[in-house]
Amino acid sequence: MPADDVTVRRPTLTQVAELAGVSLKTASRALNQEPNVAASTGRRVRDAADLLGYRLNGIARELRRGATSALVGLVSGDLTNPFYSAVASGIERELRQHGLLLITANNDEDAMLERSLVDAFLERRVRALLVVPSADDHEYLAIEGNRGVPFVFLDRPPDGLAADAVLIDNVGGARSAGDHLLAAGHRRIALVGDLVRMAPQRGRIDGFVGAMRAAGNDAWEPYLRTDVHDVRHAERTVRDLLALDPAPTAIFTTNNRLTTGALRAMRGLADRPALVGFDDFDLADVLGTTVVAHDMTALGREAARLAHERISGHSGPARTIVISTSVITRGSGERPPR
Amino acid sequence: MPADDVTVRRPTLTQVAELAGVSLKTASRALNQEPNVAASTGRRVRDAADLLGYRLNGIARELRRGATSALVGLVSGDLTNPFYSAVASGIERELRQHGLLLITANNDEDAMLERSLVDAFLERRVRALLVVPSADDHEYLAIEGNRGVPFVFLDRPPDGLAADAVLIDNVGGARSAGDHLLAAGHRRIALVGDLVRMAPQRGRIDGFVGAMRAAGNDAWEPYLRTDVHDVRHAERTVRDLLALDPAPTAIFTTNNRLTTGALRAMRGLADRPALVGFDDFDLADVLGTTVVAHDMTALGREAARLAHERISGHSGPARTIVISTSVITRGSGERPPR
DNA sequence: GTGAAAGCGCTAACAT
DNA sequence: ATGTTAGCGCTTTCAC
Repeated sequence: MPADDVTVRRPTLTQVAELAGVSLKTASRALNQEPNVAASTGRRVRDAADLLGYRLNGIARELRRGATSALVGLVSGDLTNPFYSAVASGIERELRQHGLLLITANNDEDAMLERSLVDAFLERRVRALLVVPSADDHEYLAIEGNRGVPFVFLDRPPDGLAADAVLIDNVGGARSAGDHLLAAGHRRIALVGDLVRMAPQRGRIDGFVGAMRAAGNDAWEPYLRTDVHDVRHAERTVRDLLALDPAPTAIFTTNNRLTTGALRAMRGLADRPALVGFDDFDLADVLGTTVVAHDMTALGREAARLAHERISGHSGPARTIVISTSVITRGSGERPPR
Repeated sequence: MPADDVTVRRPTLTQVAELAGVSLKTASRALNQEPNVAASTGRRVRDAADLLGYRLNGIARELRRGATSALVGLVSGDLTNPFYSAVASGIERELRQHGLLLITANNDEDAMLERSLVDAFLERRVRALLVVPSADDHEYLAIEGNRGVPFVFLDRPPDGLAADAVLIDNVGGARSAGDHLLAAGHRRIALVGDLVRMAPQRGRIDGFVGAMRAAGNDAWEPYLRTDVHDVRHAERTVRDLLALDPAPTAIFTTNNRLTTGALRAMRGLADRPALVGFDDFDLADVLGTTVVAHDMTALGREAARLAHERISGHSGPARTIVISTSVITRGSGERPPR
């Protein structure tokens, strides 16, 4: 009688074969639904496997099949940010269709950490690597790309190598935000932006400035605030903006975190400035917040699709998919200048 | 001159050893920082590895070391639900401290899919399996538990086997929500609940009913609505409740989705009923929504900690950690009955 | 329809 | 301090 607390070693295919009275290879064939197995033999093997509680060792299989796994890696920012979690969800759903699994890791917006996570994933022999990069320079990935590991960049274009990418129409989205506020009659429009070193932020600033220039408006210039990186900082920045004389009559926040900060700053205010935020968010409808929306889940899904095509052998030049944006009107962006 | 589009096969340790002019094992020792390697030899091996672009094959290592990976699996609901993404974030952060990676999969709240995902993870030889189970019966996991794969249940207790678990104080949290509304003078209090088959929901209903009973109040009874499973349905349910005569003067929603639905239903209403929601959420402060809060990231972190302890060899009876709750007062729960 | 032998890339055990 | 041998559990030849 075996002791209860002893960890039992997993049965191997060899043991299944022995119990079934067949050779190793026949057992393998039977369990993998390969042809050329007699029905009765197959039955016997499966019974033996069930009896032993056999489970295929994926690691051994992968080693034998060429040391490449069924894993796809995602390196991104913190999943508590709804943007990243929506992207991850879209990726996972798509991969699952193809029998692939998603490994996630948070780069904590640290370039060094990001590199070591990428290394860890490559050691695991991921089939593809999806990155929402924090680092600016991606050249170190170039060697890997040639070794058959496809890369897909999400939200930020690759710098220093040619790779597939799925981006958001940042310039267009920000331009339409600017146009929307201009159309409501605003001139003194503030922009609250995140770190300028991130490409999407630069695109959003460019789009906004483009709209202003095209309308011959330069009253926004004193109200440009960039490198605002968290909710608290955004709240403070918006408070400061509203204390100016003259104060801006409208605010454009360039991502969901900054929009949250602006909403906190404006909470309970008697006459609030107009507000348009980049990125849609939960409860924006209840709050009546006008946003530049885009399909974040689709961003993930498309990235996973590109990766899967590469895994399936597609070769060809790097492709870029651009996710479109649209202004969703909910009231905050339509308030007239006071 | 090699063709550009040919996928180059990854160099192996043998090739590194050859180039460095040492034996396989010495190369292995050098790259793994093992003792007993001359400084100059180590240097030569590392140079050779760099030159070839060598990267350890984790699959081969894992097979050799006992067919067990550095992966921990999480099976949960959709990551677009902030509850699951906060949990996943907490897990990933904790695992990373110990060199473990997180694989995630969405069970789509489908028991069959959940089982097949668990199978897939076990084939990958995950070191531990974290589950926010959709299925009610977890007995099929019992065999695996004895094979040395630790399980940790999150948010829902294991049924049919003994396993570690991290739960929320559902009964206590819901009781305090009930007490809070009673203290504000409410008697006709509605409860909008999710699927009763899920244990946390039963706990929340029990806690709420307990508070009502203790106060000798039975005016809530006509306003109990359960098995409300999505935002739209919650919105409709709250609308219907408010159309009753007499209408409830307060509403308790038992999770974040249902709270969202209630907020949508109450949007723009002249005199809104009091509202307390289970689960805190982003922008609840801006919306002034009183909630029963708990630390979701901590839930994930604690689960990962338990898993890591088991992986490190801890044996002993199954443990249960309970995450405490607290009422965060923001206005909606303090509105008096009209 | 079935089986025997080889080997994926690495590390553990045992020399030297 | 370094090298040799064996083998993790599976799939892939190739033979019968």
